[in-house]
Amino acid sequence: MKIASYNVNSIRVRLPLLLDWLSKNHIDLLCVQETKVQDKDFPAEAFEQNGYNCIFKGQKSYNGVAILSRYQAGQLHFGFEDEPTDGPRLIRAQLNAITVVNTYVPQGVATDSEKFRYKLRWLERLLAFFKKNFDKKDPVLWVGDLNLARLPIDVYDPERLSGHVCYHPEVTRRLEKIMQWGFVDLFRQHCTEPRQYTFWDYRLPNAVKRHLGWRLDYIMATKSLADKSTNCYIDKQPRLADRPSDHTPIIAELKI
DNA sequence: ATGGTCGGCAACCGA
Repeated sequence: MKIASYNVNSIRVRLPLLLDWLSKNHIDLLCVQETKVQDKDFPAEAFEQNGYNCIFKGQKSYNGVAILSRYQAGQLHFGFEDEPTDGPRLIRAQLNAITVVNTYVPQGVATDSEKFRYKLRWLERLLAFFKKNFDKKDPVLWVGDLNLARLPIDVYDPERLSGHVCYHPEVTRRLEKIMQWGFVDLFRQHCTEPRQYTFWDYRLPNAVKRHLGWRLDYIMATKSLADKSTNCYIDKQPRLADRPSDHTPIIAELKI
């Protein structure tokens, strides 16, 4: 089973490229973020014609998450139970005997912004959500654009960028609490190399060539699932060709 | 050089 996560920055613009990439990489389950489309305009037919079931929750202009998979979905939940308005940032689905949680964590804008407080609260609510709904022995995949670099090797200049909203002690501390609850970072289980990024800011000239990147996209698994993981890697083609997204996909392979 | 460029959507906001 091949699982992937990709922040598409508009699923409608990325549609032809995405369909091509899905088939060439034999992806069974793709978690998508920043679809930037209302549900009534989601291009579900195009994916269905290629054998993928679509689960999605979006809104006008911003955010939006989707799960495209070769499996029939069981129970679905959108957003946190107590805050369904966060639907365009969190989808939980029962797929192939696994629970998949696809998240698009708030970016945070600036540390003095109310949106940064929202990001910190959001990560706290996510931990409460996992604790309330699952046992750490359950087969759970937590996938998505987490808008944070976990370790110093996950960002191009850890000294200078420490304190940035995506690499801030208050943020990484909250992530580690979620990890401690019961998640394994599948990429780091298979690869300890530095400079392995999934995001390059396209406002910086030649960011990919200059290795000015961040690892912001993750596939996390509870221990029982992580033990079945045979590989996890970042897509070879940075930014997927001529119409770039800031992000590139991350892929995990599981023996199930 | 706190810049730069995308995408949505129709003026700027978010990243």
